[in-house]
Amino acid sequence: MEEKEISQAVVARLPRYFRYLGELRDQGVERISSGDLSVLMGVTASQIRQDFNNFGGFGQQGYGYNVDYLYHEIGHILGLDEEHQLVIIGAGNLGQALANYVNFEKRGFLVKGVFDVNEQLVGRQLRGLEIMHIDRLDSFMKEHKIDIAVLTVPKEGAIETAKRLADCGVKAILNFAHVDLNVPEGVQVENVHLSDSLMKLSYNIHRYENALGGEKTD
Amino acid sequence: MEEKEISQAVVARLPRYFRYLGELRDQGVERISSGDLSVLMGVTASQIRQDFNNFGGFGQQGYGYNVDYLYHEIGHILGLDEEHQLVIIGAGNLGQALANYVNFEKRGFLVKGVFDVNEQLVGRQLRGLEIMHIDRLDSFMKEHKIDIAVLTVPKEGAIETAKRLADCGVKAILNFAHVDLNVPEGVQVENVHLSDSLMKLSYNIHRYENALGGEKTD
DNA sequence: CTTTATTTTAACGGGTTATTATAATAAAAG
DNA sequence: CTTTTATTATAATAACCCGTTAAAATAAAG
Repeated sequence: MEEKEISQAVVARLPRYFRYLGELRDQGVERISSGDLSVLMGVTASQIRQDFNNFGGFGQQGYGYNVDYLYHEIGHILGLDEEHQLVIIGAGNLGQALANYVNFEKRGFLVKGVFDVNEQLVGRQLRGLEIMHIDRLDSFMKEHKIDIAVLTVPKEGAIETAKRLADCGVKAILNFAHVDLNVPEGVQVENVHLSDSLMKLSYNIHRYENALGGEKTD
Repeated sequence: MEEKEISQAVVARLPRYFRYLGELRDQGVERISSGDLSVLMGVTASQIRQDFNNFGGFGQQGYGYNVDYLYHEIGHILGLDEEHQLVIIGAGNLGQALANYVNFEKRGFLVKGVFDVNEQLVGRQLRGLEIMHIDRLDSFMKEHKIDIAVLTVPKEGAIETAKRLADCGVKAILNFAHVDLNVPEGVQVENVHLSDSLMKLSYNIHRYENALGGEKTD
């Protein structure tokens, strides 16, 4: 029962494998080789085999990988065979949009509570949930077993709120605030910094245009 | 005038440098050493120096880096001294939330148009912009110089829409749809796959919990 | 002249890719 | 129908490369 540490580079690729395998499965594909999958996904076959092998031999020589089996295995590795309870902190535009995002539920990520400081928002209904005042967070967290908090508050209060969430025992934070959270080790954080993404696009647009200008003959 | 290719790993770090330098600047900090910045940001000083050096010597031995100068240099490298014109494709919850997101404008990312297929949404006002029917996309793109498209449509139509955007000459796409777009080379794509992020959190939650269980003495 | 701190160059390591070894499937032959 | 042979494709191992970190050389500040 040895457990070697899986690199985050591999973990980051798992959801994409999961997505492709799900599609293949829906199309009734029973089995697939790393070679065929590599063409489909635009990565090397070597990487695919190496990635899957991190978790044990899911494939069979001469046969390939059983799509349905592999799909469920990866789902299990990702913990998608268990439900996850979420809260959304910040019921502004983004928070509301996420609360209404149906696809999360399909994967077992269930929004159980929505909070905000704004008295104007408190009490409103959002997809069957009443927006609660942030003051009720601590007691709510005591009553419910919440795994993940989605943080969609302005950056000013984000660090403070994240600390509070950590104190309440939340295990992970999906952070949309444009600051680095400082939470105790063991609390997982995923940052979604949209302006960073736009900046990367901006850089790459200019890079590509400049590359065209000074293009070499090949 | 030699241009060596900058790795995307470095590019991905630039927005964070930019953010920290901006904060230091606002606090009136004039200069900073790679060592101090490394402590602040939680990365190695070596990496910081190596990163900045990719773009030429911004610092000075014995002095460090001038915060204001470096801030503007990185802004320039990222192309933030120029305005970028955006369109948002998909005026659902997420599209509306992003259209209302003020912070983009502060960095020079200006939303110029919002589109949707839904006749119910077309005509509504969104932050001074009238939501247009997607049929008007092509003509709109001809009249305006749009750099970036934000794609917030359901995954079913995303690939098709992305192709259309590419044909209209859009240079980059910020993709929120949960599919891989297949656009011609030269069109930059940044994916924001929120469910992937949740899956990574799910994996890391379980990994951490299991690690606690089978902890070794150290 | 000493200290600070970058620049430049070199070493290291992890992740990706390629190769070799192995095993199962599928086909062909007896 | 069984046995043999060729083919397919993973598992395991090795090589490679890029990104990161460290060290040495250099230059400015105090």
